[in-house]
Amino acid sequence: MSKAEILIIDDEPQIRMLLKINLESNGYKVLQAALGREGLILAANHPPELILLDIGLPDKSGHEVLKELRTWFNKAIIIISVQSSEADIVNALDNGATDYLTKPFRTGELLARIRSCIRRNNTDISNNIITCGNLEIDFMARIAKRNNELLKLTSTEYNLLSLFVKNEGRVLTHQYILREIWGVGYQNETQYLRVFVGTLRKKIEDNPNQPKHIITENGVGYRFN
Amino acid sequence: MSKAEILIIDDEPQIRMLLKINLESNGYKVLQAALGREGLILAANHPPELILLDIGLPDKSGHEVLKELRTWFNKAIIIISVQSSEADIVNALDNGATDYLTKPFRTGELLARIRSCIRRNNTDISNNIITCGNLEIDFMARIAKRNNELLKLTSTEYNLLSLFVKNEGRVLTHQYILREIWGVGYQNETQYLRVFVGTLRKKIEDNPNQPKHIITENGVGYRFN
DNA sequence: AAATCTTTATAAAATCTTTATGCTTTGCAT
DNA sequence: ATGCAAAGCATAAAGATTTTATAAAGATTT
Repeated sequence: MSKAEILIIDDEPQIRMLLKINLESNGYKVLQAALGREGLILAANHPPELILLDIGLPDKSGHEVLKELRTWFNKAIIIISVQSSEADIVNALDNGATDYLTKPFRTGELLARIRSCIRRNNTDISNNIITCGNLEIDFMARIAKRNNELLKLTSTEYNLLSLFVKNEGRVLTHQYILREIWGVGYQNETQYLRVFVGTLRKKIEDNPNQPKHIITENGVGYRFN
Repeated sequence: MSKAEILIIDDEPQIRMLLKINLESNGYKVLQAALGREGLILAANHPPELILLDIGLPDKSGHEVLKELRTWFNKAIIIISVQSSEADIVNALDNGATDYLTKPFRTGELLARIRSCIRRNNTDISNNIITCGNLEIDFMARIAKRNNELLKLTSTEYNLLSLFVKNEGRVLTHQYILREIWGVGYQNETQYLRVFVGTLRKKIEDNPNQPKHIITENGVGYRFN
């Protein structure tokens, strides 16, 4: 099934390895970057569900990376740092960090905070299971059901459906959807979106030729009902 | 409750007196200026809630005063002009006048327009949902409803309706609308506008032959109610 | 090797633009 | 005031253009 993706941006290989092992054994998919620049590119090309960012990076200060990410990335970013000065923490949180951990940390605590952040990614929804007609989505489990049967969705399809469901009744522009799912660099790849909307419709609509859930708003985008 | 202040800029003393008496007896506080320059200074020192500006001054300075005011003053400006100067009126509206009245005018109508303008000054434009009678527009969701039913509008139709609703009660010239919706190159394509007003009326009016929402202002443009 | 993602091509649908025609309003002469 | 010509307006419909849906082939990842 599709896994939530976590991007680690940290220059210390040991830390990355430790995190990777722990996260993967807890059902996450892990992406890694040793440098800030590398991390920014990775995130832009494939936005993860959550980012773990080391603030003490050699090439760019973590604060700069954080600021740059926050110009478009609005999911959770957890800061990891050796410094525990209050000014640093306040600075990071002011710049949009979701949470802050100081090294060394216990993996149990990290995992709990990650779960909490991912839950909070879906905060605009009262609980983490949402039902739309014959569809049901469990955001924590990353599972979608149709007429109580598990849907077999690829990771991208799930992300797309999840974005639609979170914004039910609202018109989402092509650009917005592409930025959220594929990343800032893909804002003009409208054709991707058409293909995926097509496959998603085949899986969730009773009659894909006359979609009742994913409505086309010509020249603008799509709207989910 | 403090009185709303209205600034009159008109060179004819009789008109000023007539306006002053009528406005004050209706609870407004009145400021007066006989010359454009004088009016600009008064407005700058003590911005009123609304300005009544005579555009047909002998030296044509009214247009200059309007332009200058609009560089910083964004509350209502009602133009007063003699009946014969339609070009003047269109020019004024293109330059940001809120409404216009032709001399001689009925004081009842003037007072009604003033109330409407002041009400509009105070409605929060950042409000995301605007309701106009049986119509409702949700700017965040980018949807429009009529009698609580979703309207199927093309992108241009939505943009047009949206422009009308944002400027309820205000006369919009053909040129202005075309510039806002189609862009500067289309300012003279009045026929486009007629076609689209036609389709929009079919979708939002109870009786498209006797439109109650989109009113034709002959020779000038349209007004939305 | 299988699943998934990206690209390309093409037909269908929706929308926009243009043209044509008849109707309404306005200004002017009587 | 009344009627006529001219300008402005509304509407339908045809033609042009843009946008969308879908299949399917190639590329990449797992």
